[in-house]
Amino acid sequence: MSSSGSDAAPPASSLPLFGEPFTADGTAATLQPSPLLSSLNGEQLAAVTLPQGHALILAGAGSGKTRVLTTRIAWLLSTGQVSPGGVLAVTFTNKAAKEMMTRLSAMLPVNVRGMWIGTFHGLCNRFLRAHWKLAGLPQSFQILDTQDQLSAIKRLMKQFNVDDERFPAKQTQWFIAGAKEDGLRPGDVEARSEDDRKKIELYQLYEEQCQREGVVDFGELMLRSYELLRDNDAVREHYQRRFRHILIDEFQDTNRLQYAWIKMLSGQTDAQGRFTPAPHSSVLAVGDDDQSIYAFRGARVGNMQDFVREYDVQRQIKLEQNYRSYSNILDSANALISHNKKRLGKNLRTDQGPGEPVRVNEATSDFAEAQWMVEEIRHLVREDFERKEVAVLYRSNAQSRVIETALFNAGVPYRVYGGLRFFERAEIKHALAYLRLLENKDDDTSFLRVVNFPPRGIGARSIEQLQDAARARGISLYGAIAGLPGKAGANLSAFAARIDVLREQTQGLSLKEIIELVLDTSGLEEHYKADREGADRLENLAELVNAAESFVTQEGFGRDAVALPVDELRQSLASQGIDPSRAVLDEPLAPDAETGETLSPLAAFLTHAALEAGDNQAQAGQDAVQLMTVHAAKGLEFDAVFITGLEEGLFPHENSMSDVESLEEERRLMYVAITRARRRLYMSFSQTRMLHGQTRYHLRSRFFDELPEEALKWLTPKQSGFGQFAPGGAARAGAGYGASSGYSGGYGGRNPGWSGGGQAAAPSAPVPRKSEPSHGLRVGMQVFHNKFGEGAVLALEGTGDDARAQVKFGRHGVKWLALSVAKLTPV
DNA sequence: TAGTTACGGATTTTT
DNA sequence: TCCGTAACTA
Repeated sequence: MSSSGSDAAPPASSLPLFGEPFTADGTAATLQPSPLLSSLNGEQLAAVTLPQGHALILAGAGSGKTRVLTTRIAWLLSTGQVSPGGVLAVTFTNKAAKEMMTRLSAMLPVNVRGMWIGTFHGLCNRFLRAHWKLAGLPQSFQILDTQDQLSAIKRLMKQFNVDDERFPAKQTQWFIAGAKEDGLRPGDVEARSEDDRKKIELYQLYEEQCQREGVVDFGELMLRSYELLRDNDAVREHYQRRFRHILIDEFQDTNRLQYAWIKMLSGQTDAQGRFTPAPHSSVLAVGDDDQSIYAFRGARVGNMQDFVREYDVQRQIKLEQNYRSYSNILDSANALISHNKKRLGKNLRTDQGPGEPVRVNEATSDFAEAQWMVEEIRHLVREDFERKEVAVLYRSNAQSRVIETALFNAGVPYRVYGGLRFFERAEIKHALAYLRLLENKDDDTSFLRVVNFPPRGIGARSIEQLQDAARARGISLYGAIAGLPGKAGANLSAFAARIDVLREQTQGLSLKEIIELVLDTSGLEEHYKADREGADRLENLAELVNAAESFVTQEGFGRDAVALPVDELRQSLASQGIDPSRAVLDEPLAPDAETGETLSPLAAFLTHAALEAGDNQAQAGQDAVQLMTVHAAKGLEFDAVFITGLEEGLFPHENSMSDVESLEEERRLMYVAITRARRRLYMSFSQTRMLHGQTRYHLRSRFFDELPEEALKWLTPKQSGFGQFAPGGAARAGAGYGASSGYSGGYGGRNPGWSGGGQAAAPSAPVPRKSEPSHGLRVGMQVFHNKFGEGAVLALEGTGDDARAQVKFGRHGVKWLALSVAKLTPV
């Protein structure tokens, strides 16, 4: 599966790509057409070389959006219009961020890792790690994922005796997340009902609980960052001055808060709410309103219109040239989406011919539909389609079952997207919970997860008792253990002691050794060894050790966690004619710039685990048919695509048929599905379908009536869509063929690093090295630090710019120090 | 404390 | 139907 075939740039050629760099003042616009620029079409070239200022790019499906974004950054850098430190490029997924960095580093010898390219949450995390004190967080705050958040809320509701019939925890979670997406604190939420009042109260209590425990959820990462920028003039002005070029990917998917965050970084809002962009900033928003399919999680297409208005955008560019599909496919997509009223307006075109017609099939049952599909896939394989270039798309996950069964019985290899990701697996979460307790003993969510796992005789009773004590004293569960009487107290004390000993023992150990020790001492390994069905879980735990190892050696641990590389920041400011010694930089802004104190590798790894849940499937290399929801297919493309279950009530979904807005989103979803196909597109629907244990009768989707008849070829006679019902196919249960466990997260680090330019020093080698690092420190050495005084080196990790040392100081305790920043002199 | 049963919910998903 | 969670029982 290539996520970006037609999008791909020609193989990066050698430098120079852009002809002569600009003069230092960045004004000389005498750009020589370079091989890379000249391979862009007119629209793309215009977008890449946009002058200073704010702009909106409407990038149609398959129009080379990512290529434009990355080439734009490369162009800005290579023409000297901005330094790497002055660029902020933000995306939604780690995958997209990684893609951007990979492509950029293929174009320019730039240290992409040091640049602010990442996801909204990843960048906010980086920001908060740098300014934890100002943000009111503990230095090693932990990140709650959605599961953790839900269990925290459940715990809270139990504690305050909230009726979970009337206020389901899920709903409370939804309420809180929604409020944060809108940038609202409990006090800001308007109560429209008695129930609202209760939810606001819960929100308030939840916040207090998180703060007490030193944890933040995903929404909090964004909201805290936003608030710090809003409330601290020095911080805001600093970053505003720094980020001269802000680029936003998938802008149509931004929520209110994300847009507000962008505005904080690039302008001022006055008391009347009027926004004025900062004069020296350039914001480039790239998106496609026709592909906005995430309203349900807060995406707000309206941000596009607001952006144009509030930034007084003078330049809008449409990328309408499609490099992916034949015109029968594009005509279908264009015709369909033209039925949406609320659009910015855009029409895809291609130079390729019409290609094959879109094939339409009507089946009598979901079972028959799957059978037909299996047959077609066999034909495709005979016609030399690769299996991995064939995708089966559906509206909801439940539909995969029949399809899987049919494929399984036919012996066709397949792979299902979705499901649990590596870091979400129970055994992994258990292991991580132990690790988190080492970093932060007040993390009650982690505490509760493992206090009795593996079972050690600490039952619900004991825990209740402990919770009462903790609540009465307003402290964490861990803290409340001391002084608890009876057998419960003894058991719990033993547990606490165990964790304390573990924490002591891990000092001076490498991340890998820490995890191995934890797996062993916690009893997790033993527990799964004793379990007949624990083999997979054991394997995953072993994989966790590997993941940690690659995190340290390859990924460059702390990429997400470390704040600004201070040297680079200084240099960047100097190059902009700003005196780097100004207080605004040194004081509140870069607290660890003084001491070089940094996150421990463990804390960095935990952050990584929370922000990047990992892939959900192994065997990515296998040639297998791809099964996924339409949502999951966004951004991907395939030679052949099946869109299945095109029935009223299913696609469009029944919950989204009543109002125009959500129906239009369903249509956009269909638009996304159609535009995934390169050569061949199938659409199918069925008269009957098993749903929730009942046979349902469906009409064919209204979307068929919105497609151009001349682009379609009906494999079955086009009829009413209501046929005589066939006896429902008895679907047999079958084990998934492609189902598998295992971690295949992206640790295949590959960063060429610097190879030129007079900027930072060369970072770590791409290949893990065991050779002696250059800093000349060794474990056991006595060293001196300006702030912390004399100490002993306990451990060393990483190489080059990533090198860090764990040092035990007399008065200041154990600290992790980044050697590129901290001045450590051997005594 | 584990193993069983009963119940409810049931688009879409990343961080 | 079929999954996960919560309550119940041995």
